[in-house]
Amino acid sequence: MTSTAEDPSTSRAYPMPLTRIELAVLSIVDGSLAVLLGKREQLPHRGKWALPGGVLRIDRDGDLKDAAQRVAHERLEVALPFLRLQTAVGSKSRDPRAPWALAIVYRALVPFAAIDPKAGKRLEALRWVAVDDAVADARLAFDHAELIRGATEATRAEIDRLDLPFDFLPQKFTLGELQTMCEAMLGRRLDKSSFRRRLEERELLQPVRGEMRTGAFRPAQLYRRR
Amino acid sequence: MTSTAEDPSTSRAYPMPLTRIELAVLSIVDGSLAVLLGKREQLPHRGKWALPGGVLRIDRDGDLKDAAQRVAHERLEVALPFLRLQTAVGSKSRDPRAPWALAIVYRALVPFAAIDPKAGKRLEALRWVAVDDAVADARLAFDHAELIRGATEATRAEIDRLDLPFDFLPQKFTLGELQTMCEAMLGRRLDKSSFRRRLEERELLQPVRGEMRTGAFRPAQLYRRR
DNA sequence: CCTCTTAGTTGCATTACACAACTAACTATA
DNA sequence: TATAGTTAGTTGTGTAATGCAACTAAGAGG
Repeated sequence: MTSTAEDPSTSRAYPMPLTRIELAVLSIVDGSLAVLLGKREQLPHRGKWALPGGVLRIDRDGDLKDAAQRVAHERLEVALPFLRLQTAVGSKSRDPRAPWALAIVYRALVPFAAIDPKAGKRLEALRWVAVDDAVADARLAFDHAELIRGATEATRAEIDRLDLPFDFLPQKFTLGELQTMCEAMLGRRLDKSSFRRRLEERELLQPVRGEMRTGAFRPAQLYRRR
Repeated sequence: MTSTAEDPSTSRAYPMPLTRIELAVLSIVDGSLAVLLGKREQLPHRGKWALPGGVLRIDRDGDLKDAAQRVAHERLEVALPFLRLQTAVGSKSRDPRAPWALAIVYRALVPFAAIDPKAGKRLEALRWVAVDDAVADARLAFDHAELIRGATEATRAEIDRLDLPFDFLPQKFTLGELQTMCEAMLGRRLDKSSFRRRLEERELLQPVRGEMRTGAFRPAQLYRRR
């Protein structure tokens, strides 16, 4: 048998694609689901808005999730604790910087108030854009509009089945606050009684006895994750 | 600005991971969902059973799907028309052939009778293994048991919501045949009346008027995809 | 005291589905 | 010819999940 790609001594002979990590960071901004976009400082697509991303560094990243974390630090100066793999895309022509480019896309849902991303290396500016606008914006760099569409769909599907992003919420919250947040994520209104019944059946929450949120109107029971 | 990974002239300076395609080819064999495994001819894991796969060849593959097709031809000598991206895994230590290895996993559901895979390059033999056995088999190479678990789960979820693999079925079939196939995929029995009602509501099928499957017992109406 | 607003509950209709029992059509065999 | 056996196909009933609407409760503020 001659040496082949299966042979450790020669497998590196095949050129490998430029492998990048792209981040779809979602949050609620002004009551709507929004995605964090960066304005590109460099070619290609200089001046266009795109998902923050960076090249996979096999010398520094232990695995794909590590790489996504590092990119979050470098580009946004934040940690993203709750990353989920979204998809992988790769082809000859998707990125002019390389003859063949592969992108591994992660998505994260982060509390808007809790993170304060700053434009890091190679980004001129950062901006939150409502996902519905971003998906429809043909001016986004690369195929990022389509990547955002996928990340939005997956995130909304999670909310729909009450797979809630507790890391997104404060420790204690009222059911009204939770419902309002879910409505913002889904982009539609929910029925109060159904919402509460579903939460009840799934035993996701625990009332914090004696603790209420007071304000202008009737006080509301506080809950925390069970 | 100094040259960086974002600069086309120097981006290739970063070493890239060994990028492979792995195939989770599923079918119904002896009434159960099964996955096609190959016996490895070479190190590492020589003699162990693993998903068929191969190295991404950016000089030959236009995109990831092309690569999966090529791998199917080389290893199995078949075409897999209905591939779906399953997941991506990558880390420093997952494959001893390279310091950093990335795998893009595709899944396919193929009609057992219609394809006749032959052990191609670098495979000693091929074998259909019931997915439940494969997932529980700690002797499989690499992390393939876990990859099979994911592909099985995703495939069964599709069947559960009647996202049927029509390419898997003959052009015309009876509802009984369809139900038996779904039961084999899911590994559990289904209720006849529910199954038919759900198909009816979704308007997935069309009866072929006047055409019946005759046999040992009462003739059955033939249907085709609507 | 009355109104406004949000919190929280209750009752009812609808839907989707599982479960079970039924009828129908054909073959095989006594 | 009669009947048993098997698959095809339908029907009825109960239940769980949910949407919709209306209701009561509790505070603030005039």
